[in-house]
Amino acid sequence: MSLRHALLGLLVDRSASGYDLLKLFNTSLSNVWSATQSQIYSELNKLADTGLIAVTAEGPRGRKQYSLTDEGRTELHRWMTQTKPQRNWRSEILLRVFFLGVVTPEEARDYLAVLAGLFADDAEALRELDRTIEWGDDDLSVYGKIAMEYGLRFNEMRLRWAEWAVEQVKMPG
Amino acid sequence: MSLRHALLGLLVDRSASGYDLLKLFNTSLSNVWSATQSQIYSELNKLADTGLIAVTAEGPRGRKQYSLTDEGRTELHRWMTQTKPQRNWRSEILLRVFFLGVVTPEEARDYLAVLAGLFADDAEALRELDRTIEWGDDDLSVYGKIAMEYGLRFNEMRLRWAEWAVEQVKMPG
DNA sequence: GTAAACATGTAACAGGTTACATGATTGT
DNA sequence: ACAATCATGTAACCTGTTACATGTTTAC
Repeated sequence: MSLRHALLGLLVDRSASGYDLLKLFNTSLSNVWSATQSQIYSELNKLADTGLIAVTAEGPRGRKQYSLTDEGRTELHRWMTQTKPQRNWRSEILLRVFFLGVVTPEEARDYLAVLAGLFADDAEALRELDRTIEWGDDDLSVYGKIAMEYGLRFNEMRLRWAEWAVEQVKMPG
Repeated sequence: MSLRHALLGLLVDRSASGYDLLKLFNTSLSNVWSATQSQIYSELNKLADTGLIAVTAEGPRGRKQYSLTDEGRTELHRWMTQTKPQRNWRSEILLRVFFLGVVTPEEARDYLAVLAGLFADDAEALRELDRTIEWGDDDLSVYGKIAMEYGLRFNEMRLRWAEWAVEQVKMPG
């Protein structure tokens, strides 16, 4: 049910159309949650049906501008404070590590080296994003910086792990 | 499609029934991939239909013992070496961090403190698991240790981040 | 005898992806 | 005029969860 709450959360400090929200998912939220166009439009209709959001303006090309209702704000607060966050217990990357015994040591090493490269790219992209954001003193900046710090530490950790892991694979001979 | 490959991977070094595989998901793979009973049984039937695995023995209570076929082994190798690992771009925990501005600073601090507690528990549980596993020199041990090291570093990083994050939330007054 | 563990299967539903489909408006 | 962008919607399909349903074997 997180998509629904992600939409409510984005509508807290602005009203927006489905199209606007899609862009927010691809920018602000891209490192945190993803959603497809079709998913967003159908979820917005459901949220409007249940009264958590409402169409408060219409624009050209059938554009519908949505705003959060009081019920929506209440629901978002309830979700934030009274429900447990769900952990991710699925990592395809680690699943593959588990099965590296089925490929040759050369292939296993290659895999870990490729991972190191991916993680290095991610780390650099996030550092670049961090540089371009103009952080202020508002809530969004405070919590945005906390989320950013997680990303930076996570990428750093993954990169060091992958570099270490490559060294652990003994080549035959 | 990772569930299918997780099943193939588990069948590489042993033949097993759906029931056995369910237990493996809840033990060896519990930190890497999860699957429900209903998912496992139906996926096994699909895999048998397409010839990637085969029933090689039957036991009491309708037990069906599955083994990997040559086609299955080939498919597993193809997946390991010729397909890109998919990254997780969804973290409910971070999504909530993004929206902490909608709750009070007290509630935000509580949330981050609760996270720190969860991460500390996870870290301790994983260290305990690491202690109880008897690592050898075989492939499964080598790659199992690499996966374990990821988990240990990950939990350590998350815990330190959460502790740091609590300190970042300024209480009013 | 009976409880726990073994063992499999199916149905309903929720969440997510890809592809198709359509059209209006803006900028050059 | 034409391309890019804005803007929404739907259908088919896949993956995953929860719940229901059934029956056997083993250990005490």
